[in-house]
Amino acid sequence: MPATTTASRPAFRAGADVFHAIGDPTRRRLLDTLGRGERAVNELARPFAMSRPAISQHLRILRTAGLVTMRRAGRERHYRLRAARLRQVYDWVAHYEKFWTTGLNRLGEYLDREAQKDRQSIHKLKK
Amino acid sequence: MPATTTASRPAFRAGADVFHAIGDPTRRRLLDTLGRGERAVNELARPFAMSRPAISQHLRILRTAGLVTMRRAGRERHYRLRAARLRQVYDWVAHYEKFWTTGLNRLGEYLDREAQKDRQSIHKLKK
DNA sequence: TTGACACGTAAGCATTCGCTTACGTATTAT
DNA sequence: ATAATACGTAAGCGAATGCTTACGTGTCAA
Repeated sequence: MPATTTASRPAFRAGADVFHAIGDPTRRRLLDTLGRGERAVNELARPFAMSRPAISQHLRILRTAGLVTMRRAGRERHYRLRAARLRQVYDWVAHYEKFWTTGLNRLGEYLDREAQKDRQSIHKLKK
Repeated sequence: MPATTTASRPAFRAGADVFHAIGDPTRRRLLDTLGRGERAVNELARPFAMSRPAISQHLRILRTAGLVTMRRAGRERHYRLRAARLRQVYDWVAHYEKFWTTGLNRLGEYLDREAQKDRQSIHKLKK
């Protein structure tokens, strides 16, 4: 048995997951704002109906996800978008683009039935 | 005090949020599989190292998010992707595409400073 | 130096999440 | 009819989430 590691369980560790980070609407708004340029924390927090520490915590999640970087400027901390990290999201969802651009919902039904026929003929040979 | 309504709080209600739904890696894998055609629940659950009810629960979340539809076929339930619901994700993230396609990270810095100068000149007029 | 800012972090708390096991229901096979 | 299959759902549980208030640190202003 290993001594220190594998204590009980890592459980989940949603550390640097970009998909998880953008799952929260507040964090998406923050990214949207940062898309228009660098911002200090107070500027970011102002439009929100929640405390400033709450925003700081959201910013930390965005930082650990690599979606923003921070730069100290006097007593302010300026956050900047690091949009390249969003590319994995773009790449993932772009796979599905064809489904709605080519009106594939109907065609998809046809493909579905074909695939199902194949699987049926493998499983058994009904009737 | 109102009697039945506004009991304590709606709290959050992450009901039909597509961004939240795709935040979980299991659900993303499910969508990926469904992208290749309609599937019954057991087929979907097989590759996963978790119980079948767990998959059912994920499928319910995908259903309430409108990302999949269900069709009864005998004693099976066939799930089908509804990719159009992913369009909002695509649209959102596509806004950021320019940041990495045009190598805008450096240009962004320039824009950031301009924006900040503007805001400074509004706030006060430093020094 | 003393105080006012601009933040981050810690602690606490209610809620949500993701999973398990147990069970109920509808359909197919024997 | 009886059993097996294919599911959904409920209950329970530990962990994670999102927020709050309280507090600590570094920077600027008076």
